[in-house]
Amino acid sequence: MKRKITLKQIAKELDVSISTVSKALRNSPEISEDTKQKVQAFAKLYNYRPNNIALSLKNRKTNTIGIIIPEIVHHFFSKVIRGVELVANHRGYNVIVGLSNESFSKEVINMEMLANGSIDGFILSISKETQQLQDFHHFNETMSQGMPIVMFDRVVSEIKCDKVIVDDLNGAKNAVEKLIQNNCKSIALITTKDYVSVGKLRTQGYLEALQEHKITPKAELILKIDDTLDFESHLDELEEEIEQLFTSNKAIDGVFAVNELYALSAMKVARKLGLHIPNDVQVIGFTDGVLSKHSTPSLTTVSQHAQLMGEKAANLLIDKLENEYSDAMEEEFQTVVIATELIERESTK
Amino acid sequence: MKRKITLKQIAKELDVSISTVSKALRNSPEISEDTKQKVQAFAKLYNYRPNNIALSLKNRKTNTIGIIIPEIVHHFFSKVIRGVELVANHRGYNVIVGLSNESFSKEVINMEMLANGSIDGFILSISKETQQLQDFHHFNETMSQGMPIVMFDRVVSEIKCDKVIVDDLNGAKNAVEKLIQNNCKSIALITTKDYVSVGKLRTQGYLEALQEHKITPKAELILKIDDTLDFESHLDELEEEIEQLFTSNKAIDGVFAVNELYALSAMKVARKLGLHIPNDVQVIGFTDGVLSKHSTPSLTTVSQHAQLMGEKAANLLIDKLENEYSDAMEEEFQTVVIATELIERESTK
DNA sequence: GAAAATCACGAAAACGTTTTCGTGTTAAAA
DNA sequence: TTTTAACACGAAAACGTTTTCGTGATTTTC
Repeated sequence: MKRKITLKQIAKELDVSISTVSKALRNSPEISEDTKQKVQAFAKLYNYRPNNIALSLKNRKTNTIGIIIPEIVHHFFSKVIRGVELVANHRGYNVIVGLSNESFSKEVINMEMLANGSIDGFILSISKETQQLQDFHHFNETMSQGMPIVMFDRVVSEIKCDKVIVDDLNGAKNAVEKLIQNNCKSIALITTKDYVSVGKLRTQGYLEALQEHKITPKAELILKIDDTLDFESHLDELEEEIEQLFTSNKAIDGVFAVNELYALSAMKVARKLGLHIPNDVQVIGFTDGVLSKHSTPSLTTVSQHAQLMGEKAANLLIDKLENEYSDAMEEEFQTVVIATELIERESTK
Repeated sequence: MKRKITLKQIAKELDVSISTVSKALRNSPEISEDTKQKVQAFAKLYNYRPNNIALSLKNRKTNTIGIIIPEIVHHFFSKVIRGVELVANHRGYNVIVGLSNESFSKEVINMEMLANGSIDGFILSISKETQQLQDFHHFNETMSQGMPIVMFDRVVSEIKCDKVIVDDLNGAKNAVEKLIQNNCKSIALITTKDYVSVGKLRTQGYLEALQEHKITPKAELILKIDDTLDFESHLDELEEEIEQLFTSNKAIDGVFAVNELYALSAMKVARKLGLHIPNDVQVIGFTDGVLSKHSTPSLTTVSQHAQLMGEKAANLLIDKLENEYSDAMEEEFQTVVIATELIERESTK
């Protein structure tokens, strides 16, 4: 089991100094052609590659970016990662992944673990618990040490940093307008409780769409789910709540749900109640998920362009990392808004 | 923008040597209580944390493991990552992710990028292209440099290393036996072409189950899909092929598919042809995906315990990394086989 | 043939740690 | 009082690079 070869070993073997080897490999004009040839041939033979860790220490730059997300088994987040990885790889960076699992403390620990030299900057989406606690000290501390952060999707206005967000409000608004255009008269909203910024904005979009079309929103048509529960394992409760919504509001002919699972459950319940989709009830969801595409009927949905978000976030971060002069200048932070796209499928007319 | 504080700065500030600071912080008995107190207080005040990169260089150990997978937007792989991350985090390791995107060259490049000191070992699943090309030199090179590899799911017998695999054969066999017990007389198989080991084994399980129940396999009941095509964007062709299968074999009353999408497509086609599931046709898929659970009818499926695979792989790798004596001993490699589990849902009786 | 310029290379510092070994000072033992 | 032991700390090496600067040898210039 031979270790990787180092400059020192090459130097010893060829009876020159370490500096000479280093320079020869980097084609420095200081070194004679003869020596270069000799060194390069030897290096090639032994498959020499500079040690990344040593380089990182020397250059105080790791060429690695850290991404912290609440959950990886989730289409939206894994697509974002794909986007980040694509750009990062292309620009010579590696990606190190930390999962907060929606927990504040894991988010903090993960960030501290990576902030001690392992990475050059963060891309992250805030955990639900952090959003509830409103404790953002770890972001400020990280940034005060000169480590840039790019937040995506679940961002927080209290922190000044680059951000990539989805146009949740208009995405929701467009979706609801689509339902209105399709002649829905009584449109229900299935959303989350208010502390998640994303749910709030989508709810707002729903309300604005109604108002602009002179429709008075009715409280009884709005179902707010407590999404601290893991509904993957409490599907029954979710469906019961939705059934309640339908049975006490027989006029419902359109549903806008702020995520894929709520929309799917709504379709399931509606069918169970003998309602045809889309003839009796039209449904629109929100997400990039795989369920929408493969459900029957397939679900009309608001695409968030998750991969694009990841790409944007990565580019923002790397731009910042590679703009040396930026520390002299006063910091300027951008917020990139990604437009949504309504993907029409079978659940709407 | 203040940089992170270093030992050197603390030493200067407190007018002691770097060694003293280092020892004081690690509570060495060499240092007097007074000095320890002083140093530790100062370090706490300035939130000192040792630089990971410097530690990695010194210890020749990064405490980071690299995971290379063909695709991240995929429930199976993201669950594996979750398992790896869980264990890694718990044992003090970080996880760096590389995507091969099913390409041989990206797999090689990614591995080379990480093998130069960035990580201590690999967990990986081979890309389709690598499996086709049968070119495994990069694995051997990596291992010959003393960097351990753990392969999972898509493994290759030519390489001697630790492996974590699913019991594909018995998983498939049990699934098909379930169909037989449920009185299916004419069971179709939807599988992939042979170069992917996984598809091969599942096909073999199907055949064994039939043979053990004295049923003669019929070639016309076996549909082999060329999965180099990306069927997410060629769903129509897939469905056409399946429809062909059904219409030319009217007797089909059971379908075993080697993945989720094939199974779902089979259900869709069956319904389109007026067949009821599970009364006319029973369907079983293979995977841990989210589609199976939320489809209507929900799909009976062979669970691979992806997260468990990730956990096992991580533990195997870290065990190897932390067993110093192992380089003295002759290498012993394990292959851990994860039992599958048949999750019965609505698509079977 | 002497001065100047060019060439080809090596020594050493730096990045931030940990650890071994040495050393001066004080306290205990003879 | 001298020898020895314990104590508290510092110097330096090491991990693997890159880069600045210095220097001896050769070549050019006048």
